[in-house]
Amino acid sequence: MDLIVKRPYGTRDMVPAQAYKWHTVEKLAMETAEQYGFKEIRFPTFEETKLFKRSVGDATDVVQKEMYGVFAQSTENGKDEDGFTLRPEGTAGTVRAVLENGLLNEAMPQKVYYIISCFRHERPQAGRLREFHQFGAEMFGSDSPAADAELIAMAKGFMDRLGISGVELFINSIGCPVCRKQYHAALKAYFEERKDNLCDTCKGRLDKNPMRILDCKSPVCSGIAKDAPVILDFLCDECREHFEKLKENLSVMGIEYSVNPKIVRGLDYYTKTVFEFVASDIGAQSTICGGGRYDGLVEQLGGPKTPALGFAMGLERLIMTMENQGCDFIPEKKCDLYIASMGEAAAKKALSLAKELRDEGFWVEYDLMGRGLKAQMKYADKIGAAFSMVIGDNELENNGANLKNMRTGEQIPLRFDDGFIENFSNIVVGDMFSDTMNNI
RNA sequence: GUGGGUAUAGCGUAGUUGGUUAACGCGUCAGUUUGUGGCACUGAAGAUCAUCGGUUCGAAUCCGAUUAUCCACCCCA
Repeated sequence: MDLIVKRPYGTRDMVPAQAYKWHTVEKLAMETAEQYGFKEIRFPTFEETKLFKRSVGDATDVVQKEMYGVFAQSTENGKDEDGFTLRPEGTAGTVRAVLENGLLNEAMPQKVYYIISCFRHERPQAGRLREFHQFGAEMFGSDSPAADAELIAMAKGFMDRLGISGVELFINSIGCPVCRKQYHAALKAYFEERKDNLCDTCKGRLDKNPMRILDCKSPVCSGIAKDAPVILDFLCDECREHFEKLKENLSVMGIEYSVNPKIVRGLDYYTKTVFEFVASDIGAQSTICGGGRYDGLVEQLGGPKTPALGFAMGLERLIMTMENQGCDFIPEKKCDLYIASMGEAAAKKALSLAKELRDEGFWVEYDLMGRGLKAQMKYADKIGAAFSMVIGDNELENNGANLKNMRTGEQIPLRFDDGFIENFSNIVVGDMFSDTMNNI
């Protein structure tokens, strides 16, 4: 095929055979979020670039090299120096929208969730796309470790509902600005002594963000990092207590976790708790959920000092995991009735019957291809119609037709008179019931 | 930004040391006589073998470049 345009690199088309899987995930995400009292929030796909620089962090990779589609703002309101950017994540936009709409004046905690697409200009690979989708949740107002635990529980509960297993939860605390500063100093001193052996990127990290070196995959660096000072030893009393309480709460809820001091997160706004859920079977990009607390961000964006926290899940990675593990998706709905017709008068009858039944909420189809009876029946089978009905001269004359159960082959006479809808729906709904009973 | 791999109908693949009409499965469409799908059978449509250039009497096959795409690094969901 020689199309004049192909889809942009790193994007995916969601064809019907794939889209129904997304419906499952989206539906269960919404249901789960609502069980925990989260309400959906929607916000623009693009924001002023400044928002991401201020929140995600000027020095992060996401802002420095992955900002996708930065484009000029029209000059009408004069704030044009940074233009707009397609959102690389959801927290920044959520916080902005929550503040701008005064949601923090409502009952606390304020809990919102979203299902969005995000954009990052990276080289695509397994589990990483330039346009990808997230299910995220954010909570504002609570500084209690119970909130951290609740959020983690919700993420876990959601994955359980999807039928995903074998996902490991790692937690860590990266402290507050006060204790982190001390830790940074100690860490820097440690790496400074061993500077010559570090890889080139890590040498650069030494000044900007020494914690990143802990995360380095290079065997040499990770060897050095193994004996580096651990953040948990530097936490101030408040941060330490917060972390201890979180662990207690997780244990009470029966959620298994490992403390992993190397979890750092690449976004600047995190404080105290950070966590990741990691899958083992979807390739190198295995973090399917990441999140943490960001107690300073609301204030940093011009709002009142408000503790907050959240997580985001990668929907593509989630679905990939489900596929690998053979998890069930909610099956696609099937056509309730296919009306096959022979002759022009019968075709008209099909039209009016279909209209009546569709008004009652049924999925009804009839021939649009000018096919013969046999071909119409074949089509009915292909689309998975539960019932079919043939209308020809005889049926018109008798004012009734046989309703054929495509699964059993059974044919039931049905009249086109006043009781038509009611009789039809009794048969069809009854069959749907017995079908589900059979499956159980 | 840095590596490595791949490129043949809508999808999945075969194509032997270069040799003439590029094969197969799935899918699509139409038939297998008279008003009924699934199974089987028959047939049809559908590919300038990613593109451009080179080697050769001859290239899907060898070489080069380009493009696309995949995986990995980096980073993250």
